Amino acid sequence: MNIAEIAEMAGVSRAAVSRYFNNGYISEEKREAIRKVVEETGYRPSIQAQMLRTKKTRMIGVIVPKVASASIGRIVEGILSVLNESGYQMLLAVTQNDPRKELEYLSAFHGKQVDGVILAATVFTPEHKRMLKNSAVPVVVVGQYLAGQCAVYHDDYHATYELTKLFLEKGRQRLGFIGAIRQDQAAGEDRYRGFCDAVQEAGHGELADHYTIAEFTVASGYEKAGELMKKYDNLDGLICATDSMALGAVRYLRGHGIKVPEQILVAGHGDSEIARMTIPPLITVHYSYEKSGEIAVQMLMEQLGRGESAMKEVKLGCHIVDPGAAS
Amino acid sequence: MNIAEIAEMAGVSRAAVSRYFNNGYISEEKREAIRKVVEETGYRPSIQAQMLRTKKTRMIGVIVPKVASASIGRIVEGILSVLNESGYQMLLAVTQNDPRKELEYLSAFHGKQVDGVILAATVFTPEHKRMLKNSAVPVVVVGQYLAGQCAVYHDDYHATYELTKLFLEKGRQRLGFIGAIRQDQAAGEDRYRGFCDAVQEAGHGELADHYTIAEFTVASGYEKAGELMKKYDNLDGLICATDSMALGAVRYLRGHGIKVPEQILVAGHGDSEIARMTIPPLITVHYSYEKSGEIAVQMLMEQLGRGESAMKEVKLGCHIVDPGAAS
DNA sequence: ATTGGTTATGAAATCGGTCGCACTTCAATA
DNA sequence: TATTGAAGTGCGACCGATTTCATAACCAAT
Repeated sequence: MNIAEIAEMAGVSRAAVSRYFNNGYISEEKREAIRKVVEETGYRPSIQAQMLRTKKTRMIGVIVPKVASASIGRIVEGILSVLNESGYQMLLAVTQNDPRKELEYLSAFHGKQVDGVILAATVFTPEHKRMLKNSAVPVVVVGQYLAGQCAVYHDDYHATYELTKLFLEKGRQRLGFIGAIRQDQAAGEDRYRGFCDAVQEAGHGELADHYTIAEFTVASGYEKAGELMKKYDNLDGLICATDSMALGAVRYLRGHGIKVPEQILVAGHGDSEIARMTIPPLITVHYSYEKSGEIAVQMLMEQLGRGESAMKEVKLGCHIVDPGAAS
Repeated sequence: MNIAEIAEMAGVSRAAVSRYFNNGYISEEKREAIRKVVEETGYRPSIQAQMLRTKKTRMIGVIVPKVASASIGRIVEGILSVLNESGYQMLLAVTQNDPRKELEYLSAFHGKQVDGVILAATVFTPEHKRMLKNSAVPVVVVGQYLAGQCAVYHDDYHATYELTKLFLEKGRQRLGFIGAIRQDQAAGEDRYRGFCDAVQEAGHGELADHYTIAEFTVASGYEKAGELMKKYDNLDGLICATDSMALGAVRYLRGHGIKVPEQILVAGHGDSEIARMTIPPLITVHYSYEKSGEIAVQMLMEQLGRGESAMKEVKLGCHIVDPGAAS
């Protein structure tokens, strides 16, 4: 079934059939004749042929480090919800945190395979930036700020800053911090800086040293909490860069006879389901992950429509979730 | 940059350039000449044109109910890991548990947009089956058995059967069960049947009534545990169809002064990260989600290669994870 | 009567590849 | 020496749509 056969069956030209599907000029009679034939045959225009001819794929590429993760999963769902309203499809690539794969997919995608790209990376190398600069298709970065690029991200700095101030207000004076690698701009660098600045302002600059780096897992949080406790045994508050780390920390502390939150108050980031698993639930920071995915798509769509996007960056606010505050 | 320009620059025919990229006969000199031009220009064949001509898209469509879920996320990662080894791309569609969307995507995909489809549905309607029957492209169902279809799934029945027997062996005599909707073949029907048969064989058929249905959330598990406890107040064991439900149940029980696991032993299914969150960790069942994704792709690839697949169904075993067994 | 704008139409070019086919060359086999 | 066949080559058709263009019909305004 191709357009020529349909045209012949309906007694019109191929162009007329094309117009039928693309809202071109067409008389009522022909429209009806074509409609009938299309219905009978179940004909659908070949997407591949359309892509070739129009040079639009109606697909966007999404590159993420992993997908079996609460935060990224939610970003992807946000992306998809807006995307298929617009009749676009999503080509998903997972890099497993391998920067080489990231570049590989980026180049594959911007070789006109898709109309646009959404990139959720963690660490940006100069190579990344170069590639983004001369990309043939628009790219939106999600999850962190990147100079000169369209990006949607959260205000990680202020989130952790406020969280730390909250701890201080609650009278916790001896804070510790379990962070992510500093190359990770959002989860690593910004959150730690928020912590540092808050303790600094409160006149407790020395607390910035109560700091260690963990991976994004419960096990790593457990281990690093142990290391931190051995070094600084009189902590009364612990802020972690992610909920998983925080969970691991709680397990370590309780496993070693330390009362949480009475002796040590613990907080994470992410407002994930697991943050609500402890009793009482963790203090955490809520991120609008779905929203950031949705906005990323909107920015992309704007660029696909007109040449330029009105928004170049969108910074989303976070809010602290403190289950104890209700009581 | 198209193949004709490259051919001209290299002083060869278009066909030669095509052969260069597709390992056809080509002399060493021409190969070198083309290689040079390709390198200089950075030329890459148009994927759209290739698709149109060869009628192969090198994409497979994946339809899932949601993506921000531990189990499905892991299936998707399994799929992707095998997929891009084979140089295929993944088109991801999320249905949000809407059977209408499921059919919509199925029809969009099998309208030759992709070379194959992997479908992770929950509930199969007759409409689904009809659509699968006359699909233009091969489909592999993942997560549940479906007569006459290529499928990869877990042995849910025996998993819950064994789990229930374990509870009985541990001396738990008054069991309850929180299940999923029965239309969900794997998580709903099979797991409940495993429970029923196990208690039946143990001469406790009446326990099959200690049964209620919850949704796939912690909140629903919490609520339904409450309902169950009010109806049957002397339970000493509770088996839940998923870890989320089990977590909710634990929270309810502990929130009402019931000791877990001393008074009531609780188990879930899924071996998810959250199952390890409670102290002590939940009893749960390990599913090889990544593996099922990988196998689904392999089955698809076999069908894409030769016409038929050797494997028509693959049933994966599960094993019980009992953290208490170590002590 | 002429001009001009809008609607309607199909022939033909185009997008950028692959593939069937016919042809040549040259070494191996009978 | 004749025959085979594998390697190497390019022409031209083809995949299935969209889009330009030339043309025509129709109606209103000059």
